[in-house]
Amino acid sequence: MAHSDTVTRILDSAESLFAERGFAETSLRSITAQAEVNLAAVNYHFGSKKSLIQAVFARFFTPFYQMVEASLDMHEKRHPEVILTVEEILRFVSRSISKVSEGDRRRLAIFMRLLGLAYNQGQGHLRKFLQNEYRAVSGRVMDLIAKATPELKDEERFWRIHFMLGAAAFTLSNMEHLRAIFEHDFDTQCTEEDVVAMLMPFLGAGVRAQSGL
Amino acid sequence: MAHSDTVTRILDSAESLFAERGFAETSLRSITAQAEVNLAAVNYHFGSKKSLIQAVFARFFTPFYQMVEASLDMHEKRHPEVILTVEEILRFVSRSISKVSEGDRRRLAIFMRLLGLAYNQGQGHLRKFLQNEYRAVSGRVMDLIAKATPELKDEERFWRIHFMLGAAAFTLSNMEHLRAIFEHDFDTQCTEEDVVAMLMPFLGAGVRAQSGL
DNA sequence: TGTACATCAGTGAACGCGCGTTCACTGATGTAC
DNA sequence: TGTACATCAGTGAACGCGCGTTCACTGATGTAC
Repeated sequence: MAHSDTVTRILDSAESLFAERGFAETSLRSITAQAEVNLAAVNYHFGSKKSLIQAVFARFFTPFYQMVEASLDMHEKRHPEVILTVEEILRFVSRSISKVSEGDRRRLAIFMRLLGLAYNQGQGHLRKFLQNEYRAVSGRVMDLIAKATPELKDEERFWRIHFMLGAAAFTLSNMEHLRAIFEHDFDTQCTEEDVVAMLMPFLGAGVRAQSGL
Repeated sequence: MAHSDTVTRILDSAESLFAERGFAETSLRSITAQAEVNLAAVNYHFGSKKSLIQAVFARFFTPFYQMVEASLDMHEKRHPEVILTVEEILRFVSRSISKVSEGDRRRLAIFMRLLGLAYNQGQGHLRKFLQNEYRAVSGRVMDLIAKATPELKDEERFWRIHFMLGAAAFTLSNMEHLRAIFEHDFDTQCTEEDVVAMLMPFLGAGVRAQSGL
């Protein structure tokens, strides 16, 4: 698929509208209206709404995962045999998200909101798509976390990784709403970076907690 | 609204279908078909789909919050001045959920899945509904958590409470899916109670982590 | 250089479908006199 | 006790609407000879 201007405009609009309202609640008509392209262009370029959703994801995740791969490669080359802590691993991941968002504050929020939606809306095809496309990289991150937490049984580590994923996806995908509540309650500003900085030690401590079994 | 058999049947079907597929993806036709009642009965009894969603929530949350109130009252009467730990507070809440689900394993899963959906789907009206209806009880729980974590700044506690909420809502609302992955990966059974037992120390340790600011 | 054809991005209008909602209606039960 | 009326749960069929998708079409650009 050649990346015509129309394709990019559709992806941009779809990305922001999906993040704002969810998948089912966003119509192709609203996407094409915002993108100022013809309604039929979506099906012409992407084939279906489902494929458009996957294309929006691929545009985010492919460079993100490449960035994670690349920075892990570089680190391992420079410091072979060094075992990373969970916080360091999380920092690799979060720095890759930041880099891929290219400084665009909005894209970072969109990224996580989409991830949260993928799990919470009836989009089984998306979960499968993500799992298949990016199995290699997520497997590598899992292995690193396993090395960082040798004291955990595999079973308990599995769940704790998903607890982390949940806390992150929920927080970041509801970021705008939560920040609005926060600023109302405390009358103080609070950036996304602040929240991520607070999230890291929470996740790290949770993962290292004494076993609950 | 008199609780006729029809009303109960609609609520039962709506509850399980919403939890299974989400709100937007569940049509009134599928609800009334499963409930074996007339399509028009939903609008007759509830007025609109929106109000049906809120009624489904109210049926869950009202007894749940009453249960939390009652058990906190009882505990404070028996042990006044005792400061609860975060884990103890969480156990009060989770035991109330269990009691309200009346031993019905499915209802516990549905409960959390609905809560997750309320945050993640475009249901702003639901969040507001929940916040307004149940402000009293959630405020009381917040205060208890504040007493349990006097070392935290209010701002950081706010975020950590939402990290906990996120981890819990995400995990429990995707429980069925996550358990399927787990059983595939490890070839072992795993009950909801097991997962909740593992979640508690994760959340407790996260909340008590050293400050990230 | 000129002509014929192919390819391709994009268009405008319509399609059929499933949706939430409405409405005139039924039939059972309760109430007043 | 009998009759007239009111209330209420529930029904069947239709309404209009917005949806994703389709299709015949246009007009620009590239390619072959």
